[in-house]
Amino acid sequence: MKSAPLSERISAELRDEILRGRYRPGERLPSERDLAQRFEVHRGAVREALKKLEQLGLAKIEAGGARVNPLEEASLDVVRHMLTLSDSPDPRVVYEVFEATSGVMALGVRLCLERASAEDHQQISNLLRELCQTELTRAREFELFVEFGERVAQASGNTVIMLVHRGLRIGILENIYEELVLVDTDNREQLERVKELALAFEAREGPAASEAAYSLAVDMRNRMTKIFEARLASSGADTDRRNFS
Amino acid sequence: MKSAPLSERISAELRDEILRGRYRPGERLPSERDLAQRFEVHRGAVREALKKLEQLGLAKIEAGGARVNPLEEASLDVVRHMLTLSDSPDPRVVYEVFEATSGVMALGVRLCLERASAEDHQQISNLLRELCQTELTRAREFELFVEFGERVAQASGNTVIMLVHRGLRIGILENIYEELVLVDTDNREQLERVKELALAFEAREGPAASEAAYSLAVDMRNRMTKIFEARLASSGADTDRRNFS
DNA sequence: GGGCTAGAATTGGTCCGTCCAAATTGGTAG
DNA sequence: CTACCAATTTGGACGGACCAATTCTAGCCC
Repeated sequence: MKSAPLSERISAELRDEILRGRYRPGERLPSERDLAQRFEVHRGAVREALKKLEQLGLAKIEAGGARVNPLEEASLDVVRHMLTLSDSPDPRVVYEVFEATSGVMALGVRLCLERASAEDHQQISNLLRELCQTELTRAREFELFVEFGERVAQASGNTVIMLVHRGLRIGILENIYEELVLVDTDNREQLERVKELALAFEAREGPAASEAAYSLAVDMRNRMTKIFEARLASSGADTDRRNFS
Repeated sequence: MKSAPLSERISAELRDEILRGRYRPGERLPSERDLAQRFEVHRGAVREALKKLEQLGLAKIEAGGARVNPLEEASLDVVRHMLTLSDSPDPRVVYEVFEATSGVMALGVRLCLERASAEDHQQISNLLRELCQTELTRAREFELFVEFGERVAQASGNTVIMLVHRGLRIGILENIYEELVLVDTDNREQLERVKELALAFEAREGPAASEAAYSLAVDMRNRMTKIFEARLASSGADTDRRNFS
């Protein structure tokens, strides 16, 4: 596999340093010439890397020196990178991503019921019906949830909602999805919520379906976060033991 | 005022061309050398511009030629630029931005009531109380709405929601805010919704407040969109008349 | 006529060195 | 202590060169 361009690699490293708090908001980044020396590359590659950071909203590049922006001024796209700052995703970030997704799903379901074609409505109902089964593998279950989210966002007929949803799920899909499908959690509450959602969706009851989608997503938030809290706790112990070696 | 760097200007022009549909998804962009010639700049400035487009998710840069991405794969940040593609914002985009915001506000209000400190709760209640008044200037009214949105997103205690909210409102604030405050619309329904929200918020009734925030935001969506639909209709007539000159 | 292959052409990636305008820094004088 | 100025450092931009990867085209074969 071909390696990423220098600008991408440098940009990623600086981005992660910023997200880890290596620089405080307002603080100047190292100069282009210093960075070119540190990474042993031409200044042009550094400039391209900094333009990417600027576009991510993480830095402001101007004569006199580039400065770090406050995180609140960054693009939503930084979230996906916040999930990969350590060996295991930060449970707090997982929590917040799934929580934000709950709002998108609640709205999406409501709009979907107002706008979806009969065919779309049927397909989403079928997804929910399959999710009501109790013998699904964990991988299949997640597959269905991902597809459900995508179809709902799509059927909302709102490009902005689709972009928000994409910004939220891309970090989950490309960074932690594979771990999520490996871990069993108690999904009895989820099953109840899915059933409520399926019924309300079938009956085209917008507010009820929206509320059920929200509750389902909240349950998902809680359970997905617990996975990484447990991971953190166990890796903390490992790390402590290693430090004493 | 100092002008923006070349890479910013070139990036903006190419971005707008892409958003206007000048290139279809998958289609190759002009080569770096061609663009350098077209803009009469050094190839390096073009490369920096393209890196920004790549970071916006609008293009994929690789050997063999840069290609345009489908809009669905873009960053939420492109929305703000979609608002400035013509003299007057596309009412469809305005509609979708306010609609997406309705979901964020509904969720934000709910979380806010779960998490806000007594002080934050008090301040937001005060904002709502002021919004209940009938003698507000339009400018003051919008100021209060903007502040309300920011405080709710802040008090949700969720960084990801804050970033989503920021991604949605920045296009409104920097592109059409000044026009919005100039136009009177019938805000009697809004006043009713604000009162409902204020009561539910004061009483810390999460679901009721969430639903009221949603309804308020839906009303806002409808009214803000009408402003630009009217603008489009009137400018269409003007444009037609000019074409006949 | 279509498919395949090889070579040419074009593409992006990277580098070197240079110069200029804008901002910062440090020293000095009042 | 403050203001000013010169020196230094910063980002912005340029011309040109070279290389690896991809695309395109022409020729050949079935």
